[in-house]
Amino acid sequence: MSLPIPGTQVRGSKTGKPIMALFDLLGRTWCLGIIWQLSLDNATFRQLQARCEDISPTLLNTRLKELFQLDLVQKTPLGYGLTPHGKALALLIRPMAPWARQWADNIQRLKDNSPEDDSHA
Amino acid sequence: MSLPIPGTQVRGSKTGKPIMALFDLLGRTWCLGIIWQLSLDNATFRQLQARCEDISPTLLNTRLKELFQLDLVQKTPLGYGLTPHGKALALLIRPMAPWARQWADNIQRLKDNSPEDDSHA
DNA sequence: CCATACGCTACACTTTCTGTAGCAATCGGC
DNA sequence: GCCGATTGCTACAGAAAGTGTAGCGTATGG
Repeated sequence: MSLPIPGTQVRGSKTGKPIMALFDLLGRTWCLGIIWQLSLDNATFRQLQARCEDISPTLLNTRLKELFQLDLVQKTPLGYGLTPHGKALALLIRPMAPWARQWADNIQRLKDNSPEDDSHA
Repeated sequence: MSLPIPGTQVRGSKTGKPIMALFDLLGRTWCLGIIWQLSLDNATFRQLQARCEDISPTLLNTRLKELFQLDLVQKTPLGYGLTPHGKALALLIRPMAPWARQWADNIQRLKDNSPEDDSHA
């Protein structure tokens, strides 16, 4: 997969608008999860692999390379970590956690109120 | 692909932590782009297809169904639009645009300072 | 009615992701 | 120095997800 470099053609934008390049990047499997985990704590390759429950090493390495090339992840003596840019992005992602909890509650409530599941006997 | 329903197993979390369910969802091709476009303006199926430059109708329909089932997108007389939940999520996504612009500038600067490209003759 | 536009599906093809195995390199411990 | 354990990472085959084009059935307007 080619890197979604702002300014070049990316998914959603032939001219590579930065927001579209970002969406292309974040829209790749595991990308958000990796940034999230690294925002919690630096990690070595195998630690990260373990924290991301089921990620394959192949893909983890691919993503790390991409994030590295786009200056969001760096290697440190303590393993992989976010760059200043990466940390700034993580700050934007963080508020999604409380939102997600509310959302989850609401979906649960919707399901409870419309019990159109298998048990309609 | 199965819906990333919070509380069920999703990518990154066997117990389905809401934030992981969200990452699973947003990590799917075009998902962020669709939410972004709908946050700008409601749109019919074909309008949305056109605005998302190269999305295939197959996938657009798949994503819309997913977003609909997860209560982020609804059908209106004016075409597809975001639900209140969807709008709240869009508000969290919006600040990514200015961040992305800065990021793009910085990547450009990095490239300019290390001209390790083909023209090293 | 006939042309047009719509929402959407079918389906064959391509690209991406997974999962397991395992290699080369490093790190103690002895 | 040598040995087992761990690390970062790659290979590769199979599975899954996404693409792209054609086109169906319905609604709308002339």
